Amino acid sequence: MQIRAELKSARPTFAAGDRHGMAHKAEETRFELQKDRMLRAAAKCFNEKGYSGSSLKDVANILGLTDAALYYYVRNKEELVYLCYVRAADVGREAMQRAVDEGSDGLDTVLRYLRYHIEIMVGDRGPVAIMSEIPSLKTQHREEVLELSRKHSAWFEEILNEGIGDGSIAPCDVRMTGNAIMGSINWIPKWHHGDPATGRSIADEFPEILARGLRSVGT
Amino acid sequence: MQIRAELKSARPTFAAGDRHGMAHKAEETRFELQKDRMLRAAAKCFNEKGYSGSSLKDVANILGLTDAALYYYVRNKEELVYLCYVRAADVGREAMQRAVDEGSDGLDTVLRYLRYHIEIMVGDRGPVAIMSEIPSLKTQHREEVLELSRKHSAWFEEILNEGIGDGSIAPCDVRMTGNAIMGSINWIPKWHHGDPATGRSIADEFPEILARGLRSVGT
DNA sequence: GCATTATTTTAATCTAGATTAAAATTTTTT
DNA sequence: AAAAAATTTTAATCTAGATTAAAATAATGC
Repeated sequence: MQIRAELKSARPTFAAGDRHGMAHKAEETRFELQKDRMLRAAAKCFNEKGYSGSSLKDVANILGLTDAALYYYVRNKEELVYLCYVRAADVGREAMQRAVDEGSDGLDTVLRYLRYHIEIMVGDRGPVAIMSEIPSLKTQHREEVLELSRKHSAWFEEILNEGIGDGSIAPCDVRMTGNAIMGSINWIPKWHHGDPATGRSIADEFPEILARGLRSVGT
Repeated sequence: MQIRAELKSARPTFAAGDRHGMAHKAEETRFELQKDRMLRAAAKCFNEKGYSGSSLKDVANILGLTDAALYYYVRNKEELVYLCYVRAADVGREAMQRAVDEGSDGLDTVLRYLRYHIEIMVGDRGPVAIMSEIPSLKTQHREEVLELSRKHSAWFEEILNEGIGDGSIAPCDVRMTGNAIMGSINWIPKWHHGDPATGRSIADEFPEILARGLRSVGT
């Protein structure tokens, strides 16, 4: 691994991940697969045992690895958290995109988004990390994650506005409403662990519960 | 401080707090006041910078103290977190009690509870800690906090049921609905920091937003 | 099967931050 | 204002857990 030597002066350590151009998400190399497994294991740990309560050893154990092995995939723990959060944001964006593509009107899009997002969170792709430790990220990572988070909220508010426009959603303070709904979603991993049955019922019921208050009279 | 010597064999350290019978919350001794200031400072730190991102020094700095001084009030960091969470639970229970005392029917009680709880969270009594790190607590503390948390949820669900009974709230899955609403509430400190103006508008608007979906038709 | 590269482990170090003991200061009591 | 108690600080330790370097193993291409 020459690159390591090359960049030594610039940075003391070097995670192999930098080599693998993660351009095409499709071509799932062994490396990418393992890395994704790691991110899910980390998310599980962080959600269940808290950030500070989870050592790299805990995460590695889930994977049947040694803590040191994780350093092949990430530079340090901070980066692990960062990647978990980026993944969480990705998953949310994906759900939102699909909802927008398929939704017939504002309300329908909201309902779909909620369902899709929850389905991912509680399903095979999960668990997804709760972004509780954004402030612990180093400046650049923090900014980046906050930006993703802001964009997500903004997009959701946009959809709410569209719904108000097309008459499917009753007029409301979209900022506040968005915060309320996102809070509910983000909190799910706090009280739901594993158990696919409950998971399914959450995905079934939650969207309706959250959206009931949105519905404009006569819909 | 003889007690320290006396108990030395049993426990290495001893927090002064154990002396002060915290029986009567009314008689606010200097000690109790300082301790409460500390808990609010800690909650602020934990909410803003995350648990692992907050050192005892950070908390102490807010109070104009040295990190070591905190050990006069708590045995260790874990206990500090524990107390923050107990305080958060207390605040919630208080809001709920007041709402129950004053509410005219189920829906009204819910609306009042939400308002009171939020008012405390964003007001002078705040900030209130988000219970993100329950899993990091030692077994006994964790069980205790979880118990408080469960009781709170159960109580809220009870109120929802009453509302369904008296016709003010439309029939719904109370467990799920409770989780949804609690999630929104618990998440507030994540996006709201300081700024009293915004705080007030949250307390004004949030209850209505959250409860809109509950209202039974014709109310 | 050999050479090369990818992945993991072993075995140390390293470090921030928690914790402690004792001394110093402040507050309260009498 | 002295004595006692309460509170805080100073100055060390102490430690879990992150991090690293080098060696060992596994996978892959030829």
